[in-house]
Amino acid sequence: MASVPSLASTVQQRLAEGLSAALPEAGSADPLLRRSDRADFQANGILALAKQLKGNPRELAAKVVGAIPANDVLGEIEVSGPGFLNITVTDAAIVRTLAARAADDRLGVPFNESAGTTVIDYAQPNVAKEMHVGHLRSAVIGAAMVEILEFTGEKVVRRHHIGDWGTQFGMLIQYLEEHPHELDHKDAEVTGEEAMSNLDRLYKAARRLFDADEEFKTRARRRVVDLQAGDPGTLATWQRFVDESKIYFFSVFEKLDMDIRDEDIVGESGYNDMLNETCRLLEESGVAVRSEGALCVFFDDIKGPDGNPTPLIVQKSDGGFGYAATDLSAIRDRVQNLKASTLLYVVDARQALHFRMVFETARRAGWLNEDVKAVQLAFGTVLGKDGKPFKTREGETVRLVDLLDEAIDRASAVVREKAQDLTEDEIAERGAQVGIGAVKYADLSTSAARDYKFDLDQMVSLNGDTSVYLQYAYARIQSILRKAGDAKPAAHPELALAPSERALGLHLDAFGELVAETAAEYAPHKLASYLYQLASLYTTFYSECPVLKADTAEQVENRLFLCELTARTLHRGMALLGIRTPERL
RNA sequence: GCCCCCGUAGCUCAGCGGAUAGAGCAGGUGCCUUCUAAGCACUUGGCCGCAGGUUCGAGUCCUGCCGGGGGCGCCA
Repeated sequence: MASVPSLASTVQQRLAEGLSAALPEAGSADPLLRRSDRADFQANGILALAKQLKGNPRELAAKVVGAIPANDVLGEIEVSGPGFLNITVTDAAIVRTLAARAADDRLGVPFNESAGTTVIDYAQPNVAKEMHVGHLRSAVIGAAMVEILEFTGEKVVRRHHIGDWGTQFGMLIQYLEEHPHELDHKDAEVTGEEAMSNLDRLYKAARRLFDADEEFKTRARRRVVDLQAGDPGTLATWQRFVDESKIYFFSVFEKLDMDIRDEDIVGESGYNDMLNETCRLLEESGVAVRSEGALCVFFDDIKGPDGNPTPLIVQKSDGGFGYAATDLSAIRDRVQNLKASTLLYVVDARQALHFRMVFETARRAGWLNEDVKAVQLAFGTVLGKDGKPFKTREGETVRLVDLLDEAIDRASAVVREKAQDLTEDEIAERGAQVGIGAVKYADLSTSAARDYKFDLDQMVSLNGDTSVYLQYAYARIQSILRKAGDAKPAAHPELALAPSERALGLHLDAFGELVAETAAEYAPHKLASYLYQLASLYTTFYSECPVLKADTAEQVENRLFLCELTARTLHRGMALLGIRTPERL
């Protein structure tokens, strides 16, 4: 249960010591250690230092090298180019460090010492509405961030801010009141598919009536008032919509292999009781002012096309509350009741301006400060292969379930084709794991901010940089481990390593730092990229270094050890991304 | 008009101020009597949108321009 310092951090430490010994006037300068293709690591810091101290970089570099005492980690250090240090670590140091990782359940990855509480807002479907691709990104990226942050020791509170409030419910509720059996179920068991089709049918019927019948429209509008006033009967009917929708949500999230808990679903309605007070606090403190009848917050640098300032509207001129009031109330709840130190919003980039205004308002009101930060993990729009917004040929939004089913079907077909000794049940299970994994990986392997081209053909081609490459590497390792017989994985630091073994080992050692970076930057694609590289280094090792047929028993054990640690790292990393690692493929 | 994101190989994308800019796909050439070929090795392909600037050093930082996308009072 001990965290293991990486070789990079050990080398960094040695260099820093050498640096301050050789050049006390430099103080605690950073050696700027990086991975290198010319050696294991390179240090770039001396060049900048030479400029600062007006010295010759190569001479200074040599002086630093001379000041580093002999130790068993550093192999060679040579001065190169204009004043870089090229550093090679010993094979023994690599294997010893990895052995220490293997001994730890967490692979030696330390907890973040400044961990706090993050409230993460992600996976926000709307009640009584079909989920589409747009909901996919928030869910997939958010779920990955939950796992990644928790792994670093952060306390994470999940919030699914579902769209369960608003004027559209007046129409739905009124219709259901007038047709009370529209949501009745034939059986006790209701599938998500049924629930959604019930809701969809009801929504369309209500919409039709609303558009055609003026009297219904009036009754529907009155329902909105009743709802907001908390009329018990109206609330009970509203609750039926929420419950029916949850049946659907849970079925979709289950298909996504995603663990969504009921207690984490706190929709817009959950902040209803706070709205008046939020507005009162803002108005009394002068953060918000009345303008054209609405309660507004203004910003110097935010203007509309006409040059006039664009406000954040907290309360509409008719007295109703906009979503800004809900978002601000949610901030108060998350900071004051949930004791958040970070608020993370996994939300579409098109809402960036809204959240900028909301965050700034919360700062002015004192709800956010140096100790509590708010961050939008903004993601780009989902586009089709043609670069246009993702739609069916008929121009309709694509249902998320259809997309997922398609991915699972195609993956299952490939699994079946390649299956060696899999049963039908196993094929179905692997098909889902591969198909859903492919969809998630495609989303997680590019940086979130940019628009994202959704190309099912590419992700389910199952070639190259797709999730199955990682899953396949994992399955191949498991196959070796199964066939190992009496040979057990064991580290042998006394053995010399082949180049592909060193490369694999050094990469394995960097896992913790990579996770920390991923967490700090809210950039899951960095983890995806690390894992792809890990799998790639492994397959190179796999083809160059026979494991079970290695020359000596010690080498067999040492290579089994590398295999096992790679498998554990892959498994851990993929789990952080929400992707399964089947034992066989 | 202002603000945000993006511009890197034919396509989809990585790239922390460091040396010769990397993957995958697509194209070409090899490799399954050897632990899973969903793989491996080699290979073709780049004025990193343009122009200035900062720096010992710029795809990376700053400024301006060009091109694409998005946003900008009572929808979320």
